[in-house]
This record gives sequence, structure tokens and C-alpha cells, in this order.
Amino acid sequence: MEDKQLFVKQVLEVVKLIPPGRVTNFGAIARALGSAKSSRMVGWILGNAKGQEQVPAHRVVNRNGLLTGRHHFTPPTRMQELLESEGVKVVDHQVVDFKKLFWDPLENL
DNA sequence: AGCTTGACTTTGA
DNA sequence: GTCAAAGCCAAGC
Repeated sequence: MEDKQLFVKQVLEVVKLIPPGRVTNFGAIARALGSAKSSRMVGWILGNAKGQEQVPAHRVVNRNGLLTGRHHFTPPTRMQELLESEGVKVVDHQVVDFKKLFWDPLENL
């Protein structure tokens, strides 16, 4: 129970640490926390924490660089707008040069 | 209490 | 290169 909360807190912390104009994927965050298997949880956490604090969830995409969580935004196009606003080019709900813009949490650690 | 769904990843064919 | 299946944890019904 407490561990779960801690995991959530760590995820949020990492997400907040993502520099502007950069993006990351769920697996990297989960792996950075030591739980690569909980990649799905990261998504759940964001949805759970979105209403709690300001978390740049738009900087978190799936491993394919696809804005899978766009539908969870309001409106769904908000995610792409935010990314483009930060200088991240998004085409067809997919981050351009995702490999370059990819930010690894482990780097910050 | 059990089954289904979900902002995913990885491995195998 | 793509497609299919397994693994993983939690929430919703």
C-alpha cells in the first residue's frame, strides 16, 4: 500500500523532471524505478495523478513514440499541442525524431 | 471473489 | 520488417 504510493510518487517525480522539448516512454520510467514490468502502471499512475498535481504527461509516450494517451487529455488534441508548443514535432500522433528527443530518466539519476 | 480492460514492453515466429 | 502471444499490476464491473 505504501510502496504503491511511493512508486506513484517516484513516477510523478521523474515525469516532472523531464526537460521541455523532450519525451520519454513508460518502460524507461518503470525501469528507472526498478520495475520494468510495471510499464502499464505508469500510464495508470499518470491518469491517477493528473488531477492531483501538474504533471507533463504529454511528455510521456509509448515506446513507439506514439501519443497513445492523447485520448485521456481534454481535448485529445491538447497533448499534441503541448508537445508542439515545446518544440516537439508531432505527425500522425507520433513524435518526430523520437529517438533523438527521447529522454532517459537514468541520465538524470 | 472472479473476469475484463487498460496511457505498455518484450520476445518469438 | 510485421504479427501474435505472454507478462505484468491495478482498477472497474
